[in-house]
Amino acid sequence: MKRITIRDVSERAGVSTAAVSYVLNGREGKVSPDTILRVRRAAEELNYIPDFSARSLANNKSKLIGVVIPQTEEHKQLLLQNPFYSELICGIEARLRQSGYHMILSGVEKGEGYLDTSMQRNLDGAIIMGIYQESFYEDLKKARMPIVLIDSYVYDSHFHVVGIDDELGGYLATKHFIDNGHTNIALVTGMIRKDGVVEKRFLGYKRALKEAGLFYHPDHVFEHSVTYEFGQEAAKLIVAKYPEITAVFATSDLMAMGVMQGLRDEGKVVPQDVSVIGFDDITIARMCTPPLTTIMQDTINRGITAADRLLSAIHNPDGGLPQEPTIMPLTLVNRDTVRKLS
Amino acid sequence: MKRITIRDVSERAGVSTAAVSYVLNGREGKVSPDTILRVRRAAEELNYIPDFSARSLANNKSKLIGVVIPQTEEHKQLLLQNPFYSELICGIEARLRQSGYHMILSGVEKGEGYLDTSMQRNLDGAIIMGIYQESFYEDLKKARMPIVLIDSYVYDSHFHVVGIDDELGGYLATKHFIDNGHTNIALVTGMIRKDGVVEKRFLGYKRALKEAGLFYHPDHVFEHSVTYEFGQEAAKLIVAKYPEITAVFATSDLMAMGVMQGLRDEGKVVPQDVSVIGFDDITIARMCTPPLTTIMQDTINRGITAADRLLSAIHNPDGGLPQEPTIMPLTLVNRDTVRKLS
DNA sequence: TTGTACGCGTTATCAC
DNA sequence: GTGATAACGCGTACAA
Repeated sequence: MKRITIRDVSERAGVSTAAVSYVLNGREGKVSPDTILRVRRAAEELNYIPDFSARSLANNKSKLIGVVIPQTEEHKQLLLQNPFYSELICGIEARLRQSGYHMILSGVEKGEGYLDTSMQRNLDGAIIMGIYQESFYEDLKKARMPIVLIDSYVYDSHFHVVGIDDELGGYLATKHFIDNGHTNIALVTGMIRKDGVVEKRFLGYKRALKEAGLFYHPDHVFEHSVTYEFGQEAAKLIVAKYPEITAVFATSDLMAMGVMQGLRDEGKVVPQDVSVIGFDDITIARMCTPPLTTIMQDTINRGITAADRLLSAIHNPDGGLPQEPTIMPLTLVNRDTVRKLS
Repeated sequence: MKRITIRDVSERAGVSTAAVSYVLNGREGKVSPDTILRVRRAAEELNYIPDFSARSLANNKSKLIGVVIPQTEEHKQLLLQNPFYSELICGIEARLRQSGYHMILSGVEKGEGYLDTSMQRNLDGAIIMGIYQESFYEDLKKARMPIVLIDSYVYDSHFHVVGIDDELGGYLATKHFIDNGHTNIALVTGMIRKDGVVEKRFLGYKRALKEAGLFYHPDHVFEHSVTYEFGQEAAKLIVAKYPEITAVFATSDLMAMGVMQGLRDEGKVVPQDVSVIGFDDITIARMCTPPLTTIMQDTINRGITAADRLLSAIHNPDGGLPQEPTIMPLTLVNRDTVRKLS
């Protein structure tokens, strides 16, 4: 059983392949109603399924979107372990599929670029999460397709950005501690890299401190990797060496959960002994014990928004360069991990 | 700046396109060493990137693998929220990319098939997770590509299967409770569907009961959806109506965590009041409080194995029909959620 | 080693 | 206004 081609359909309908192509692509202005009907029927009867490779070859449209997420350095596996990325993917995939697109999900090897993939596959667009080195973005600019950046402050006119106000998030969390009487507030965070989201959250943290007339204490910043394990370690360090700390702001929920576990391991009770605030509001944040106070961003919705913005850029190629970034809202969700100091 | 084609390379190298194709595809037996060198240089200098669409058109190989995971019914979003699927994806993606393949990740609309996608995209193979209705698999068989099923007992000679011994898993969990003196053991589970993994776990549960001379009590089976929320509900129901129950076997960690939360909501302490065992050993199982006793499967590795099996089927098209299923190992990880009744 | 037909759908051009 | 013909996109592989 060989493939049904457009030629088979045209023969069965007794018309040209051009007519078939027109009908099936909705350019019906150029075709008589009678022809339309016959083509439709023939395609139906033969169960015709077009070959996207051929289509892509003919008009450089693949209906394929590249989605890139960060990966672990050691195992080169996607950072999908962090529910934050899973949720973004959920939103993105749903919207793309709904619009007739498919998603190629992958990581990118350190030092490698994404231009090759984009050209090989004739990608119609891409959504890039995380932060990479300068050269990666330079490379990307050469790709002639719209690109949406998530979690990046590379405000280059070539890229669309769907972000949040990370600085505000950092500020809100810290402020909340301060409003509850805390003055020794630790920051547990992944690497603070230039133009990264974490840097902004860090700046918000410092702004809140300053505003309250509190000292910024570099020793109270614990900076390493965005993992549960590091959160745990940091907590142990805090208990052992910095007993003055009564509150911990973790720049991701994953780390916050590690912090809580680490505190527990050391016999501390949250929030009686130490208060904790996270960032992201991943699904399990409300599931853990006690439920985590955190900075909520509607992650799935952010994925949908990113996909929407990409799709509209694809459909309006003359829309010019990307306008200003889309900034998604942010709020503090007050659950049970912050204690009011009296 | 237009695309560099194989013709550009052939001109620069002063050879035919055929020669270029041969060299770049490693069929070097047919080409002189001198030509090889010149082609290599020309390709390098022009920074030639082949078009996979053209390649796919010419030889029906796309280097594209379809990966399907279940989705929520309401929002049609991927079930990636369940870390179990995230971990599988991590393993699959890593191995595929490493072998020069890309992954199209998607869900499938209820009632829709996957044959269309597979033909449109000229997929080289597919990995299907979850369980679907009969017609879905019938449809899939028409796709002339190797297919690996994960989490399915559709033992059809058309499909490769990478599974675990779910019945044993159910048995081990239940047996562990019994060995610790429990006799009223609830089962909290997703829908028990024919040929689904859950059915097997259910059978293992019953076998352990029977072996111990305990009654199987249909009222102690709580069957609904594989969600945290349902676990929570089930726990509340148990506390309210079935005080005799001292142990809960949840057929996924996600539900087990819901159960623990539900118990806590009702003022019960795990494991002092009620013991809990989960299934999967997702990453957060060891992170929660108390750390969850569960049936461990090495999920990432299972993803890698599935990808491996698919790739080798693709590379050995004459390997005949799939042999017997690959069964991955399984063990009970004893953490802190089971109490020994005296 | 090379020339070239082929895979399949699109679209510009031309004919009625 | 309708519809058909054919060139094109790019890489592959067979015949010569």
